[in-house]
Amino acid sequence: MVMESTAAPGNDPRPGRLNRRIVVRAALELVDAHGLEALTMRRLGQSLGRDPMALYRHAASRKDLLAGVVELVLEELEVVAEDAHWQEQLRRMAHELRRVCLLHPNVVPVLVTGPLSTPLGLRPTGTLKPLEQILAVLIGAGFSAADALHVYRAFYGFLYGHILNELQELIADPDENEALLRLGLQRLSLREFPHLRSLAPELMEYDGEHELDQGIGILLAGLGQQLADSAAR
Amino acid sequence: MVMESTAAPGNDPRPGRLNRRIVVRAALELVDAHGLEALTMRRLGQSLGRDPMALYRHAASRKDLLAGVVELVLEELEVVAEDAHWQEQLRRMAHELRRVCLLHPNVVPVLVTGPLSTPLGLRPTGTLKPLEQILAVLIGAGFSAADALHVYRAFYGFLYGHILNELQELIADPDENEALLRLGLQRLSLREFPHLRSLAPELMEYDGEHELDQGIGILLAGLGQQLADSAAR
DNA sequence: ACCTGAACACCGTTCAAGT
DNA sequence: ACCTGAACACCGTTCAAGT
Repeated sequence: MVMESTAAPGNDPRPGRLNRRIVVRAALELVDAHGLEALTMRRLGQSLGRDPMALYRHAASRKDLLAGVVELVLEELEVVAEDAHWQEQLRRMAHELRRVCLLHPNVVPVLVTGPLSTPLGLRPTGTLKPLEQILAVLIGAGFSAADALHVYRAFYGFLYGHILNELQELIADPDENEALLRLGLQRLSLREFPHLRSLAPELMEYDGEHELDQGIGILLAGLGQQLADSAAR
Repeated sequence: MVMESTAAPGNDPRPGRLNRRIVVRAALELVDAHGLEALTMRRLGQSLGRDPMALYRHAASRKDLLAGVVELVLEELEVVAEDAHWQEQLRRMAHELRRVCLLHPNVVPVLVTGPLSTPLGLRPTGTLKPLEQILAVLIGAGFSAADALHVYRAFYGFLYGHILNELQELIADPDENEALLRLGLQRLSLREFPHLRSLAPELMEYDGEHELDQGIGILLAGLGQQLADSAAR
């Protein structure tokens, strides 16, 4: 592995005084620029012009640092206006999360798997903010607390899944993509993968924003319908 | 970190001859038992009674090993019968993937983020098998190739998202859970998290299987409806 | 030709020694 | 009391030296 130059270009390599915010922000920049693996205490220390050990004053561990990075990314979410129908508000929230995730694709793996097995109550407040926000919208729209929770789960489940899907289909170099795809698909045996092999043209065009919008629309319509039914019963 | 005993209990620590299958299976056992971080070349070599370097004969790298582990887990998927309605077949596939993921929760993070930015055509055939299978069901049910791909994406998106959600709510010790949850929620400020704080009782009971079934039902109904509409137009 | 294991270039984190 | 950096206990992987 090749070592990068001492500091990220355009960044003061030696800010006057360190605090958690500065450290976490530098960590995010490292991850954005060079991937999750590049985030090591040593490299981060180097990019801040400090002894790596100095970082432990502002983050308990590498894991804690990653949790901070996730929180920082979620802070970039713009709050959607409250004047629309609840379905429209949720739809906008979905697009907003998608937008932020596409800005920080390297963070997404920790964003979606990060809090695994961390009890909900103990998660950083930054990651609970979106949950509270959605609950507010739904309860404000007349849902019971229990129903709001159901809608939240289905909504966020679909949203996370879509983002993972989209990132998987996102290729660094779109020019290379077509050739690579065709080559890759041809490698597959026609007997075992007849349908997949025939899908090359369709796989080429993927409109993540549209796909997300469609899916959310279907889901919200179905959820609204189901809840209306159960209310009428 | 404490070192485990030389071999996993009940496992022959020194199989006669190594091959990829044996190596990958041992890797899966290590991950199941002790988590992803426990999968190191050195520990795996130790659990097989071999020099760690011997593993490189059967796996190109640790990453390759993890890809093999994911493939192995997906091989545990039982193929669903082909005699039901396509929606029912997809529903069963969803439950089947959920079942296997819950058997190997430690593998799920690599399962869902593993192929990130690996072009679809270059992924291991084991991970493409479920995709081909779903396409077969949908095209067999009369969908066009393009529509089948849309349904697949929405379906798998939701499915992955649900599984991640469920694993996040799954707590190791359910007895401790309630106390921890209440404690955690009380930590939150009432001003910032009024709705979340009031949801403690609802958060306690989570039926992942039912939740998945509901979500899949809504999604499939919506997808079927949408596609019927577009066919009629 | 194959296999082994020493060695390299890293890790996160602890903790004793300095100020 | 605070900060530093040497040291510990690991990593994945390369490659020269053995058989």
